[in-house]
Amino acid sequence: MFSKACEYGIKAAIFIATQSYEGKRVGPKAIAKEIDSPQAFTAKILQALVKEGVVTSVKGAYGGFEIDRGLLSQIKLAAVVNAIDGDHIYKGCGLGLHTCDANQPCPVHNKFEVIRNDLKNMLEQTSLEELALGVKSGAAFLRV
Amino acid sequence: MFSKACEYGIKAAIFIATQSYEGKRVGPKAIAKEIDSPQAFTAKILQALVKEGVVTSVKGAYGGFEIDRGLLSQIKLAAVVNAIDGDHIYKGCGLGLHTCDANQPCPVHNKFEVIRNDLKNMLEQTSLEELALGVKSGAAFLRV
DNA sequence: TATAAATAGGATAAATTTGTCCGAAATAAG
DNA sequence: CTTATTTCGGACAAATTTATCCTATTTATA
Repeated sequence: MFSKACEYGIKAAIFIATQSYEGKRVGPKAIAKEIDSPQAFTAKILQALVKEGVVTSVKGAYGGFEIDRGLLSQIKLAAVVNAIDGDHIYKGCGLGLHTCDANQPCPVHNKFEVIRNDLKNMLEQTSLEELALGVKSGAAFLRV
Repeated sequence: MFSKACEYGIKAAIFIATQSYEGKRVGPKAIAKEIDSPQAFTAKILQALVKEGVVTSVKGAYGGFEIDRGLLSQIKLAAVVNAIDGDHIYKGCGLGLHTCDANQPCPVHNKFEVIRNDLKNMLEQTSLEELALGVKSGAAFLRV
């Protein structure tokens, strides 16, 4: 479904969100430990999230990654996915056809459209805040 | 969503189905041309589909790939996807956690479950026959 | 039986994704 | 200003996926 990089990115964003709630910045080391991911690779993914404006970075001593607490409810899963995997998961043809629409559909176009739209809506409606609260409350986990 | 191999496999299976309707066998060359895929790679994927029993192959002169016409309505998309990508698309955790269930869910478990189940149902309910008819009627296309 | 046509399958190569390493740049604190 | 800490970014390496090529095996027909 998502690339490995995107899975790490989502989990990292959620963890950063939980920490930003408490006004704490976190670095790649703490993040990688918390989400059980390779540290250097995670750092690269964080760079992408910063470049796309999903998270903020502060360089230098006492620096780290954070998300403006006021934005936590506005930043949706779709922004994270988009920053890393792009939008082809919930746009684009399920069978990889270059053009696939109502006029010239692939054989599964109509059947996929429903699912893709549900996925799109879910990603666009789910905020980092909501997911972070699930983790903070102990109802959900970022690692097994 | 699906791997490239799986996309080719689905399209190949649909094309074979359209031809099996007319009692015709087809080879990798004709298939690759019809679905716009690399021929040798497609041949490898066909081997996998044969091994999993989704399509039948006949070796030697006048051989090729075919699907028993009586089975066209019973063979579902899920069988094709399973043969190539396995079932992790509609099972398995959206964030890649090894264990992710109602007891120990990842942060998006509940939201994904809905979509994953819809995908699962769609794949298990859609037959090759149905898709082949769409292509034969000119309502759907295997290549742009 | 010989031949041509076709799938099966192994070896290999190219491309992409995943992952590592290290030096450069930035910054807070002493 | 110096130092320690931390992100940034490029180069590189490993693993996986995608793709190609060639030979062996099978089989219908002449």
